[in-house]
Amino acid sequence: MDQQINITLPDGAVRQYPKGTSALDVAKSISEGLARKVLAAEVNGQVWDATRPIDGDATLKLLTWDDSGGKNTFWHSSAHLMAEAIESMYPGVKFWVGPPLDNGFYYDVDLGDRSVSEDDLRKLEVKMAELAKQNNTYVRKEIPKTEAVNYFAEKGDEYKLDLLQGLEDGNITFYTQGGFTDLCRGPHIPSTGFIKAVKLTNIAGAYWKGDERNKQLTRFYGVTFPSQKQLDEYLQMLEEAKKRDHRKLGKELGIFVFDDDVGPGLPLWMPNGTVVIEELEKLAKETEQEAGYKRVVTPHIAKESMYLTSGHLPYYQDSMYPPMELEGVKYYLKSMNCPHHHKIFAAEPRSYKDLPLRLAEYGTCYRYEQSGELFGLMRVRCLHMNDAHIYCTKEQFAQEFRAVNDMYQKYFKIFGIEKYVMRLSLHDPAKLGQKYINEPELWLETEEMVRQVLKESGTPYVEVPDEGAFYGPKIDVQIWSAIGREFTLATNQVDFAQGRRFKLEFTTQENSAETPLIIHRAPLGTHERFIGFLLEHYAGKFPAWIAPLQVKILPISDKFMDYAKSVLDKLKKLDIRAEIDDRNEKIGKKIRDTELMKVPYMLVVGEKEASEGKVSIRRQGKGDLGARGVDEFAAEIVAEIRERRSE
RNA sequence: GCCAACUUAGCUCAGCUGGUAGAGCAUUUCAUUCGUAAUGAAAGGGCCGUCGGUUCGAAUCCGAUAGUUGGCUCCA
Repeated sequence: MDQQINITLPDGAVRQYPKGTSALDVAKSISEGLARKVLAAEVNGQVWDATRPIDGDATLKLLTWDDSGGKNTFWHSSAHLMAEAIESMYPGVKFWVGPPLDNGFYYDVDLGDRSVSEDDLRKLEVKMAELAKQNNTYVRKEIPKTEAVNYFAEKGDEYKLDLLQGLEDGNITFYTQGGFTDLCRGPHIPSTGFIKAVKLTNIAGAYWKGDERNKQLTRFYGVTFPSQKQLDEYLQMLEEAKKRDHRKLGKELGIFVFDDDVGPGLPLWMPNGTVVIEELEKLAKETEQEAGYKRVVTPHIAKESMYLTSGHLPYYQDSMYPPMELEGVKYYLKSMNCPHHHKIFAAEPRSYKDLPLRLAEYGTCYRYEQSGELFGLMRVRCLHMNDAHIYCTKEQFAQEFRAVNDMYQKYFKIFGIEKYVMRLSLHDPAKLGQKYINEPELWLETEEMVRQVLKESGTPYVEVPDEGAFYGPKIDVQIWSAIGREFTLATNQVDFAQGRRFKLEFTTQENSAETPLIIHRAPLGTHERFIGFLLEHYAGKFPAWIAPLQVKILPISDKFMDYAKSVLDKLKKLDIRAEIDDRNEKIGKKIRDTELMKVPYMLVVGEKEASEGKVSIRRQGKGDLGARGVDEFAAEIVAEIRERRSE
């Protein structure tokens, strides 16, 4: 007689099924429609094949496209399908790994001497569609390690053999669909027929195991969907994202340009971009003034000896512009401001009464990033950092670090930044003395201090090992560009190493000498990255306070030019950035062009306005708001700007 | 730096398998003086990224180089 098992569903209902029933069977028992959508299942909290027999009592959640587990399974299975197509097109190809991503999947393969073109991707798409249509089932098989080793030894796939080395005998599984078998822990969707739409997005080189000393494999990127409609929507969404790409907007709005003769990664800031820069600096200076910072200014270059003292040179020489040598002395362009600030700390005897000492500067730095790493404004070779260094005692540290954290929150609120992740970057004990200063206790101690501040302030964060700076742990604010690439927007770092290297000291209350702790912080990151981010964040529609042009006055015809000028004069006296559109164009054209330039306010002036001393207000993206007195409008926009309102 | 792709007027792009360049927008001029997302007409503007090769002939084919882009590595 069949043994019965109890299956607990998410709503708490417990149903009985014969032992060996599968999630798919359960779905079928509920409804056929549901069964058609089930991609995988969560069995006792683990994601499983929907077709895998369940042998004991279990909690069960059916996973569909709407669950991340279902999506991941779908894309992982798609990677196998792509591998099958690749193998049929390139016999003898060797495979590394093919995981799902946030938006799709990839597979790393060794094609030998062969290369791939875009055309080949189209052919692969066709092949995949054909294989998907065969609706082959994904068959799971548990096998002993020796058998697995034999299989791939015979196939001559050294990458899979390398993977097998790290696995224990007894839990090795193979998955086969159609003519393709892969070493894989699964799970997979029931069959290839679920994959209805395929798009291979690009080809890239990727170093084996992510190490540039290793051989470069070919990475195929793709994305698939359970329906053509979803693929179309996805592609549509990508097109939309491209519209808010900061590189496109930066050009359209006259924010910045690159020039071949100036050099890669060296942006030229146009007048409009410079306004944004200056507004950001104004905000930073006000905020820092209020928080007790003192401003300093330091040169863009320094002698080699300083970077030897700081310890930066051996770590970062490759990413600094090469030195210029004058009278036998080498000078480097600075790639960070810290050492200069440390020298200011060291310039005068310091007492505990002087601490915390907070030195701030919008510092210009140069970093020779590898050519392939450059990316619009997000990764450049000349950058302006919202930098400051806080020198404090151990006792003051937590409070200072918290204050910096508060400053971040203040800025996030002003800019309406909600989609970000705080990342606490820690050291890796195995790399002490190489990547990290060899101070094991100080590492643990400061990491704990930072963790406490984050916990107390209730800031959500993730901890990541082996991401710290060489001189201490740090908190990074991670954001994503329009096209989905991840960047550090801002950083807040602890430094317990450089103080000692620079022999920085202060006199304590007990009249002894002590080395201060240092906090490096850049809440607004660099102008380059921050403005790149803001362009995408606002889709080019800057709030009035930071918009390059705040008001455009649009006369109906040049008969009203004198009145337009009188309005302009009034606004200019109030430091409002305003211009007149004095072109001989119809009002509709003027409005269209001004809307496209994303100027927050348009003032239409004609006969009616001139005679009544009014302006007709049009808000960007919101249409006509009606006529108001000039002074009334001016007072309102001045308040909006002063409060840095985002609407 | 590595893998792959791209580079035609200020911008966005067209130019089939080689026969020495085209559109729209922008610009300038003229007409029009207009009421909430494109007034009309005319004109100017490009040694097709750069250098070299193949060819009677190259924007088009080949090579090199620069820049950009998608990834990898990296990111103080």
